[in-house]
Amino acid sequence: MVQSRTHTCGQLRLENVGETVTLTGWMENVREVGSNFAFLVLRDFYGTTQVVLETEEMVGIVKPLNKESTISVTGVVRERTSKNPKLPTGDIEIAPTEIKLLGRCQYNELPFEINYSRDADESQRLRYRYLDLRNPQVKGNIVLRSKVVSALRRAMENLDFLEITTPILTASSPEGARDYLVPSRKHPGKFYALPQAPQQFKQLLMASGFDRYFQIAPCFRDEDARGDRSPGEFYHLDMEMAFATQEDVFEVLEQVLPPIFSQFGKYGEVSKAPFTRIPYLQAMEEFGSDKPDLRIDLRIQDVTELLSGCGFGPFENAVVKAVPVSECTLARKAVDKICTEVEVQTAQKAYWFKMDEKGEIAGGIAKFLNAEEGLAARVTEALGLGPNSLVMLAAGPKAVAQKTAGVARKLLGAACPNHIDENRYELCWIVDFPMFEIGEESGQLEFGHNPFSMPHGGMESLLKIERGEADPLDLRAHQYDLVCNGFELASGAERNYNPEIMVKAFELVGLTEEDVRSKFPAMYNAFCYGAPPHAGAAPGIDRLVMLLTGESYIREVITFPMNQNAQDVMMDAPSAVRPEQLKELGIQVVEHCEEA
RNA sequence: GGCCCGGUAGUUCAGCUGGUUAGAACGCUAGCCUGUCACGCUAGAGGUCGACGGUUCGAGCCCGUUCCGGGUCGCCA
Repeated sequence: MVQSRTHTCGQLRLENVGETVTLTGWMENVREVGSNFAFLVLRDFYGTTQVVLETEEMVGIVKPLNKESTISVTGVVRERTSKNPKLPTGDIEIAPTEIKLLGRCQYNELPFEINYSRDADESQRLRYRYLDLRNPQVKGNIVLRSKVVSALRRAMENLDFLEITTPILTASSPEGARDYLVPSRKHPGKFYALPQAPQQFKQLLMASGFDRYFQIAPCFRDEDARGDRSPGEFYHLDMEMAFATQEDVFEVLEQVLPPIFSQFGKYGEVSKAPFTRIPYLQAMEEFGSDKPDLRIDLRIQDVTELLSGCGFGPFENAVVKAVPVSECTLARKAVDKICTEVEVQTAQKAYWFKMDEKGEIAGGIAKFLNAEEGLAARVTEALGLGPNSLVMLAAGPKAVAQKTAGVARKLLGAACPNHIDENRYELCWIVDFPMFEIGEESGQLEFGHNPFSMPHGGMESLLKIERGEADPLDLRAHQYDLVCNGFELASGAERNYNPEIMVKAFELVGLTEEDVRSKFPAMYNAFCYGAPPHAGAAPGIDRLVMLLTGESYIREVITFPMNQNAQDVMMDAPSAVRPEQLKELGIQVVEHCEEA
């Protein structure tokens, strides 16, 4: 029978001296400092405690054991003769009378060293995630995540939101990301889909009369990963409010989120409510991005008129955008590196010139500016350049030039400490996203974000477009994103709850009432029975925790993450299944599917 | 699917213009060490240089193919 622990490894202090205690944990390290004299570091969830091994018997028990074995130690708490002020338990140690092996670690060499696991190869970390999570830092992120989720729940409940779970096995949705499909045994040849988000269910809850809904909701999308986007599955703080507008949603999140940032965030300062609202078009114009990092004080300026005729080839017949950087100390090499990185990220070239300490335009494309009498002076004035400033430029069709300049702005901000106030959370709402856009592949009019947003002006705006009195591309929707430090943290909208407006919107993109009925049958039907105007949003939990911890990769805040290829290398998923399983489902696996 | 970077000891990495027996640190093993705490000292073991093919007198290094990992674009209503 194993003696259960009386204390944890993070608990004992000087006032416990003299007590007989039992601790349990992992053998983190053994330091032999003499013959039959050694120190053992015992670690559990709560901390570490030093055990001093002073007898041949005790050293003899511990020495054959591999590190990371679990043991129980019973002994007397003693004041250390040499204390360690760096450790919470550094004033005491345990002089053991009994040490028992609980769980043997069979390997004397681990895939990586626990306390340096963050430096190890990521595949190894993921394969041995249970070892990686023994690292206090790695574990700490998961602990923080748990606390954040708990605090979000409390905050939402305090505002009278009800947490309601919605189905995981549901119907495939025709729009949006690729679905994960689940075959049905009782209906061979038919499939459930895992929800990309509880979007339709939460709107159905609104139509059902629930007033304020939220859910810590798993979402599943079969799309490729990024540093800030986990493949497969992720979590939303999904919320929706009946008889509510965009401003009502903003008010709730402006109340819920700032305390989370100030309580759990790595940085001390966070934007106060109300957060800045920036219309989409303005964001693209000034920041070249719909998720601008407002900690960076650089603004994009249009220099098309000044430079499109300067003789520099790429600027001809193009929109030209400039990012001026004052007091810029970047070396030539660093500037080149940014240009290269811009090209990697946008597949577009970035150009540059600088004003040197004497006020002369030099470097990069300077010779084109200096070739024409007075041009350099006009540029200097327009951009407000002073000595030692750098200007990066991008050219192309308007949207391309904006986006390229936006990436340059972001990289310049990261490279110039005097242009970014890093230790803070800058939150803003990007509002008035376009209702429609021209699809890049189809060349046809398509929904910009999603088909569920209410267009500005409702039915009247849609009719104007139908009559040819307005350009569909100019129509804005009550569609918004919450952006924090350059990350899209949430997305939401005032929903289109009126079936007639819904049908009209679909008609404008070439679909019919029948299409609406068949694509979104439940929602369409429900809205025909009297629906409340409603609005909501869905902050991403993983991204939120990523921002709070300051991690650069989303996998650091997910307990058991998949790799970039959407594989769980620890569980070996996805994996082949038994033939009987397939047979029962009426599924045959074809060796290789080649597209014709 | 495109592009970029990487793959060398258990781990993290170095490896020159292609030239002797492929190195370091940490870890591991053994010995020494009675106050360590990233303990220290001495010695030792440990390698299919991702795989296959090619060029060459000679390949970790050059070329081709391929596998794996990461980043990025496409994609993510």
